[in-house]
Amino acid sequence: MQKYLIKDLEKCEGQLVTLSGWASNKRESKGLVFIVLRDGTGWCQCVVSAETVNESVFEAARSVSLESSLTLTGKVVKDERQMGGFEIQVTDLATIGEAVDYPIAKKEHGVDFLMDKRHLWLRSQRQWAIMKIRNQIIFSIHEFFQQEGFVQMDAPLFTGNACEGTSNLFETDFYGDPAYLSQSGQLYGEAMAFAMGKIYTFGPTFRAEKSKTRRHLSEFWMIEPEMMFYDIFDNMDLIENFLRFVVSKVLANCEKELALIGRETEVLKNIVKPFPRLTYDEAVRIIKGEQDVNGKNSILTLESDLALVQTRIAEVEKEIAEREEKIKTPGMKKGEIGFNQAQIDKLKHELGDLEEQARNIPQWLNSARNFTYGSDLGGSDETVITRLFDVPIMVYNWPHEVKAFYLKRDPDNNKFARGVDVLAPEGYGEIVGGGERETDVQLLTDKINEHQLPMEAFEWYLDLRRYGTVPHAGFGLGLERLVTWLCKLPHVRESIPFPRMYGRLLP
RNA sequence: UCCUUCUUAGCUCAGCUGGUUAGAGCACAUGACUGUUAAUCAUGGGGUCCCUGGUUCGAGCCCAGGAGAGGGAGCCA
Repeated sequence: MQKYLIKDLEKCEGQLVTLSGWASNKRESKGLVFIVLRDGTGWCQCVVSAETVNESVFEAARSVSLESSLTLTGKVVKDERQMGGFEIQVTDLATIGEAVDYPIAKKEHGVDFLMDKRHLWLRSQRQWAIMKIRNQIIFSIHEFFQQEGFVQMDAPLFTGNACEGTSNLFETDFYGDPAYLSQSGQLYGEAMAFAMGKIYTFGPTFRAEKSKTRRHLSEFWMIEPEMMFYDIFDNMDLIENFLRFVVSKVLANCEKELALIGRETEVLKNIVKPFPRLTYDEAVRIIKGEQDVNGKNSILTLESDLALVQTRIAEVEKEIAEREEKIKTPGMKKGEIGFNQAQIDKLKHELGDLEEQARNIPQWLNSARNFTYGSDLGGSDETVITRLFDVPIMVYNWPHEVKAFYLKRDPDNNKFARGVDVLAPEGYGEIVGGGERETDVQLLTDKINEHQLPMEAFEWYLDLRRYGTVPHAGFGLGLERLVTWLCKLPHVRESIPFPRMYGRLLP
């Protein structure tokens, strides 16, 4: 018999089909077994009735354990109550591989446990949806650059030179010499762009930062376009068009997946609006609360956020106390106790998060109030400023001391470098860093010395300026940060199949 | 590197001021139930209370050191 996929069932109403997959859930009563089958393309409830199948098939259905693989045949019937709108009335069923004691249960788990079981966690609906969205984003990135005439290039992963200092590099042994895992393909991208005009790299990057925060990975995927004859403003135009393109494709093609993870799409639909472009000076004034945005003040907004958190803490504490009291009342049904217990667990988790926020926000307020002009924006500063906007913002013209050596000095004011950071809304912070590149050999040489980088490693890079230099610009986008924001995930670790981060090398 | 919260059954968590034999729900096993959506109900097997040392008549609880995890700062995409 011809094999079918769950995503195609709507075309098969009334037909007899054979499906293969895994049992993601099972419920049973006397003469009925409900198996929720997943096959990678979707989920579908399959009903096995003792009246319509023979005894051995019914016994096989009854003994199916969670995540056992199986093949079944049945009739496709419309049923509005089901996810996908259809169910299968099974006529035949056989187990392929039995799963004994599948560790991920049908309830909430802690992060550490789930990360240890990442290879199995990927099978769950939420993780599946995130990976589908990640796939769409990757595809759309290639689609955009290819249709804009960019040439994709692969930069080396072993490098002898550190482009932004050595402190965050993973050192490896390269035939007896030290080599570093790439932190950025940008310098090589520039060289390639002098040959091709417009290029983009798409590859892994490694940063040995001992960071344990919701936005850091030790291994992540970066997209780095580099364009000849572009200045910083052309660069910002491109970034804006690019992000708009990717977001619109995700909205158009991942409606189901976004709904599955509960991502409301209002903010994503805003992305058609122009992205505000702020200079560093303006951004600092906004962070310090000296300048309002659409009537919103950063400090006041943060203070009211803190007040909201504290109100919510009081509410949650009250509800927990009430439910705990309720459980104690005699004669309560076991099911009702269980329900209340589950609610209490959930509320306690929320309380933990809220208390964490209540600890963090005062620190952020402090950091925003006392922001010293001339320093880089910290993670909390980014959160503070992006909360005031409903679209990504671009901050450009940074004090040259805090930015990389290769950024071009602003010709109108040499205190500034022509770098640009794109900060995502909803508190997600930096997703893109880029800028116009320095073209002057002498200025570059000075900067390399200033950063105490080994000159001999950069001779080839200086050659790009010696032989026909032109204005050019580019940027780097962190794929996982984009996925995390578009899916509104609480942490980057869910945005990549197998995250590598401080303290996490398995599985 | 620093600050902060945490570690009790396979999982998620209770465990009061240090005091008898450490509990619940889920999962698992057996049984009941013909439409369930984390199904429900009954029964019952399951413990190195993270590790090491200390205080005490007595430690899951107190103290010291260590390990691991969550969140944040710095740094970054």
